Amino acid sequence: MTRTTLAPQYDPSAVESAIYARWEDAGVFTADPSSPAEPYVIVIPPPNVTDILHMGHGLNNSLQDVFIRFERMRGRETLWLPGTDHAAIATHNMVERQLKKEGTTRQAIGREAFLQRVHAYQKEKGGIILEQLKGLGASCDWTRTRFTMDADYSKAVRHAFVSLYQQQLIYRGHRVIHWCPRDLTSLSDEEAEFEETDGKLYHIRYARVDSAQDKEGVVVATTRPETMFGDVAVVYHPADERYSGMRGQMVQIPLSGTVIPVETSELVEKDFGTGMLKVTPAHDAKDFEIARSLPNADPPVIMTEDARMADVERVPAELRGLDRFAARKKIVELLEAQELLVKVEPHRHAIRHCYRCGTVVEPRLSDQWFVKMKPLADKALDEYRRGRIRFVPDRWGAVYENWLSEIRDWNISRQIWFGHRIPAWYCDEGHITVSETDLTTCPTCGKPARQDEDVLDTWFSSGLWPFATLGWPEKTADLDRFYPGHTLVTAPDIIFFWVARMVMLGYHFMGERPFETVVLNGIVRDQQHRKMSKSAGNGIDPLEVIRRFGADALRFTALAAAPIGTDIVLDPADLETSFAPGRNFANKLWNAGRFALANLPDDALPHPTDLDAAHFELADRWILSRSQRTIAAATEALERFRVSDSANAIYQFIWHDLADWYLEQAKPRLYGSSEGGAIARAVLAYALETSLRLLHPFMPFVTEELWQNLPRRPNSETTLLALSSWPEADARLLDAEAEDRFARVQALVTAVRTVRSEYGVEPGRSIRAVVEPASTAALEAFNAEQHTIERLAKIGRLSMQAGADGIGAHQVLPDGSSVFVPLGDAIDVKKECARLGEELARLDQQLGNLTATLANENFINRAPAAVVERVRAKEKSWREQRETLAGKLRVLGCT
RNA sequence: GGGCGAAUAGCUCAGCUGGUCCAGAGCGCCUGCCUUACACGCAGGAAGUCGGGGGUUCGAAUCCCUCUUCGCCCA
Repeated sequence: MTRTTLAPQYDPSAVESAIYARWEDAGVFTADPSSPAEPYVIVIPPPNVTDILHMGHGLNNSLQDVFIRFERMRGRETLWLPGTDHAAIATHNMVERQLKKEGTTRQAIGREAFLQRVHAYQKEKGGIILEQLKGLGASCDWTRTRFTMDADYSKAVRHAFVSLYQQQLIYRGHRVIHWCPRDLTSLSDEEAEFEETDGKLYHIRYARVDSAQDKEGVVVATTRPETMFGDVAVVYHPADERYSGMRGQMVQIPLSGTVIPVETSELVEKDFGTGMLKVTPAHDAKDFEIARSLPNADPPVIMTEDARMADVERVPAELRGLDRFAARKKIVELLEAQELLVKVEPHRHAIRHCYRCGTVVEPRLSDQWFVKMKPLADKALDEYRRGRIRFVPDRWGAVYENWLSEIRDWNISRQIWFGHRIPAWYCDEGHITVSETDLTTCPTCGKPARQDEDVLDTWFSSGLWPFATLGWPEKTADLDRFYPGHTLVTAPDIIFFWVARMVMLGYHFMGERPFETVVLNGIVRDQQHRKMSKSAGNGIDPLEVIRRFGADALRFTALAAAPIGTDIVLDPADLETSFAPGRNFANKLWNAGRFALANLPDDALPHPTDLDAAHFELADRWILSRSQRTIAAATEALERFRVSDSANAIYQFIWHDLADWYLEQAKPRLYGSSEGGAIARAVLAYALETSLRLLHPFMPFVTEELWQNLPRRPNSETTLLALSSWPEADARLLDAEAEDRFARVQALVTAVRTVRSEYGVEPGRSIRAVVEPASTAALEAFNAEQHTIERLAKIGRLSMQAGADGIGAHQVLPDGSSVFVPLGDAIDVKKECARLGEELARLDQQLGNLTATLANENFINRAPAAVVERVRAKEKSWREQRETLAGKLRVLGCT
């Protein structure tokens, strides 16, 4: 016995990095496209390149690693492709902030210098998160790490753009888009998030010009008075009788005096405000729609890019340069002074905000590039409805379906400098050329061409992630072998940002789905159920958790606590308690393993199916059977993506079956050279080895460390657990009878322990117990395990006889067997009577229910026969229990 | 305004196609133990009108309706 050098307490920090290095050195994570094995592919949701690991990543990547390690052990050729995203706007903002601190701006230093700064910033901060993922144990194929700004990837992005343009699925459009006045860029619909806001509805009088005596004019209601200088008309619904006949009259915009016509439009909501709507086509998407049917020229933009009132003729001089909100205030004052403000009502409405910086979005008319979504979305919808894309939990499919059904064209140009520059060139003649290669002259007219200044939405490039990472559009071996992928694990909040777009672009460019199952993980929250975030100060640093408790502790805690789709709650103020489940379990396994290894020989041990079953003890048969049940349950749960169920089944087996019962049962045989030692060692080795295999995807480090110390079998497949095989349930080792009998043994031991505890019998003191088995099966079980029972319950002598009675403590087991522990003076007869009486009453009540059920003809006739049979059997056993109990009460003289 | 989800032990959650569920786990709590694998432990224990009401059914924590509270998404 040489392996006693393992420390009594598992110290993850001492082993984790060395083990990870061994996996890497052995190429465990590297996928081989020439392998004959069936591939299994996950692409990582690429974190922002400058991000650092938080608990959300911790949970998300732990899940991916479980699936990957599980399938790797099952023999699939696994590829977990890692990488990062350039997160254009976020990175752009970070660098702009740096520049501001230095007292300069990107405009001042120019595009070239700015991009150099971006690259320097990314070089400094970039990729840290991938290193951190290694600390988590992530078995990504690091030889295939991708970044969305890599040269190859950028070529793929350009190719995608050009193809879509040629297929007329990308076009340039002049329309109102969401504009962030802080980030100075346009945003997609998804990036402009609605937020309920308390605002006001201003009723403003527009005077009529053709009748100076008409003091009334028309009253329009608006939430945004500051846009009125951009009005091109006021409109009412043609069926609105309040205004009938007013069409064609002219009114004056207050304060500026600009004259505009009264028009009608079907798009006006009669019931909103006064029913008279001011139309500002350049600053409101709906107004833009309305204005399309009006005979107007170019709608005026009356704000600067940073949302100040513009220096244009339409805006009164005193307001020019004012921020839109300051302008609103000032305008309201001026209107009041001129008695043009009829009334102000409180008004709650949803306003769009920039998802990056929270600034209120300013709708703005401009030229942008759009993706025509309908054809792409129809395909993605269709395939989903045909069951080719599956969500877990499936209710998230509704979100996907809903978004795709109501899709609008996607604005993909961003007015920032960092990102994939739009491959479109313009010349003075107005020609537009979209090209995969850079141009200097216009191919149409030969005049100088200049490239579009804008870059593409980052989600456009990440939508290509499942195939652009594999070399697309080149026909690479990887692409051929590893597309389509299989599982995607991500958070539900990016189902349409990312998931749906990958599906659309995957089908479009590859003709095949990018993955078959989308697993949605929950959100990590604190105890007040707030989403964890650095800015809220309630985050948990996974690296600190790993440093203090180990990666396995973090992983197991998160995996066992979070069924797929359920949020996980952790207390950032008490990491010790939060991660206790994982840490304690790692230590438990470590010690069970340590004990086992100290008692196992160095040489190979036979597999249980090669042993002579005649020499098995009940406990051997039991733990072998329990192993098979656990293998089946853990496997099935993982196949159904029920990760926490799988984790908990394995936990139950290792802690409560193997450690609590089997190890304790087997100790005498393991110590020294007693007779059954060889059997017990072989069984123990098998159970431990099975445990390590099952637990490895969840706790890769501690299992691998123990595996390294296991005795080798002659046919041992590999020295690394990470490369060994997932166990398969072996029906030959299933043994329902052994499970039934061992359960009786457990019940008996527990009953005696309860008596000991209740009567305060000193732990060391040996007592006597008399048991009366209720059946032959019980008798055989107790006989077979007599020594086990005596040892585990600390019984000096267990006698088995009928009619054991007298003054003592009594217990009745679920199978009707009874236990009598003579404790002489220690026994409080009254207390015993009370306890047994309570139990009798409870049984009587339950028996009553069962009897009533069985007396019900409808039940007998309509319930399945098996159910009726079960209830009958249960009734019988309860009745037996009841009789035993009643007898005990008589013996004790209770009345 | 529309949709989705949640409400089960002090806390966090399981409980999948209604019947071995006389409702489970982890943490916390109480009692006793440093029993030579583990005090990050062992043994024992207390603790739930399964949010309220109604319905379907032989039978409901589980299905339906409704109400209340909370969360998320979409417009």
